[in-house]
Amino acid sequence: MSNKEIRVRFAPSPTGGLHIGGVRTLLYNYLFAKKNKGKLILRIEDTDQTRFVFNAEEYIYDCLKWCNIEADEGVIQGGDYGPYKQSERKEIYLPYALDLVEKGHAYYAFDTVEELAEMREKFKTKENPSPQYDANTRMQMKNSLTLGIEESLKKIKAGEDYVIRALIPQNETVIFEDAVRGTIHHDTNTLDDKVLIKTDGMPTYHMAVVVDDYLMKISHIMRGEEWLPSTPLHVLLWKQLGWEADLPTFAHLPLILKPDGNGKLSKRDGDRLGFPVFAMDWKDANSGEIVKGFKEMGFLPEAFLNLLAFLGWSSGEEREIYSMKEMTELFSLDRIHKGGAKFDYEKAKWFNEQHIKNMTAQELLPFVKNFYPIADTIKENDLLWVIDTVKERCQLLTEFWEQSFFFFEDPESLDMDSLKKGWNEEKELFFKTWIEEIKKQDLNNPDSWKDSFENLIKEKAIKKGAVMMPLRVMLVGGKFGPGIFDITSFIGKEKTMKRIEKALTAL
RNA sequence: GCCGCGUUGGUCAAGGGGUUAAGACGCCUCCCUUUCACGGAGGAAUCACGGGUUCGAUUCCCGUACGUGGUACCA
Repeated sequence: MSNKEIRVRFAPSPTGGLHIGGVRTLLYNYLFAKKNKGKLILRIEDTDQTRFVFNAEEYIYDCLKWCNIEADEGVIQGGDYGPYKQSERKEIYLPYALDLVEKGHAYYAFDTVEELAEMREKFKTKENPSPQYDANTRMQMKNSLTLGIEESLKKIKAGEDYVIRALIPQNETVIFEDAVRGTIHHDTNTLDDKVLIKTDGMPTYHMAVVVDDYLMKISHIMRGEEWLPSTPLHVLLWKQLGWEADLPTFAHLPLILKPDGNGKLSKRDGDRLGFPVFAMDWKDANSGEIVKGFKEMGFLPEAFLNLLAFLGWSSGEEREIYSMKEMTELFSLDRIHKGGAKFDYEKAKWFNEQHIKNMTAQELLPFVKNFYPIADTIKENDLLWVIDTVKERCQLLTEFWEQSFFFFEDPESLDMDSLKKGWNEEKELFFKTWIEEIKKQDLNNPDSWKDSFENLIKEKAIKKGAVMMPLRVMLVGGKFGPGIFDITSFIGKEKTMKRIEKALTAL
């Protein structure tokens, strides 16, 4: 095992967009592969069932691109053991299933959906509300065990629908190692005869992963904890197919839970609680509704990955803010937690804030531009300067515009309540006088503006605080924003006077 | 119901037989700033419970509770 190449894979669910749980799984796989100079194989499961009307592929690649890991050719790999789309692999699986039948580890079953429901109803008791297709029931069903193999083959030849089910052995204990949970024991008597090949000839997930992982020479399987209960089946299949020597290492990742109530975080929670749960905007193909993504909410990709990494893993250091490169160096399976983590949007934003702070205006520029409605009309140097002066007060990329629009546009509305508070003739006179002063003075930097303002304060013997706040509101519209004279200096005399006059008339 | 997995402040978590049980987010107080933030200094708040084992358990074992996942011709 030690000199075997590290090969991991990521198999996004075809049922929806790239949920943060999925991105985290992808991220861990990526970090692990990258750190160990291995390969990450993308295994796209595009089932052809009508209710999964979309194809995840394009979206996945967009997400990878945004996260800036799409071009990492050394790590992300198609290559050697394709094709990687499940639909293109359809014919691969049946022979293995037949092999299992031949060896007595699987059998044909002809029960219809109705008959299965009937069986479940019939065997249902208080103690066992969901009877399984297993040792207790299989001999009372329509399958090659009860019908005999010849009769069964005859039915198949006649074109009857059938599935292939695993024949789970009795009274055995499946034991396997999980890199995050240690040794797992599982009694085979609690397993059911899972369908391996469906009526339509397509494999179920169980059959598909086992065969694919073997064929693609996967060395480590990292996936969500929800797969833990079916892992014994997978291990059994590996053995029965004669591949035990190549059994990969499993690592089941803790679940990401809802911040409030209980349960796994779902896309509904995002709407309900006002935060994104998808990497990028995701349009539900059935309902047409759009679910917000981290990208569009104003997260930096690296911050997004950073915060995700720390939901279920920790570096062991006090530090929490890391670049991808640093995370790659530090990542290890044994520091993945066992317990589920509740998602905390406040902390998520804090991660983003920290990354923003650590970046230069130049680095931030391409990201901020996307959220700046008039970016094209602004000189790059001006924009860089603005980014630099407001980045300390932005948690999200969307806030750059909110925190700096007044450099370029007059505020549409003023916070009149703050303005009127304590307003009097003395103040009015002060501002009127100042406007006149401004005209005469040579003001070309924040300090000269400040001097001008403060000189007049001294002259009029007015309290600075009484007049600073109104000025701010006049210029930006409310009680927020960077240094007031940085603003006047940037927008210049004309706009400053105009905004003051406008406010004065409104008062 | 049954089976699996888990449980350190409100949240993310370090630690792991003897500690004043780190740190971060959030919250509160103060300082800075006559705005909002940033920053700085403090503060409140934690080992789910019960039994063992041990000189000593948050740490190891067993139960219980709670949570979570599975129990589909979904992944």
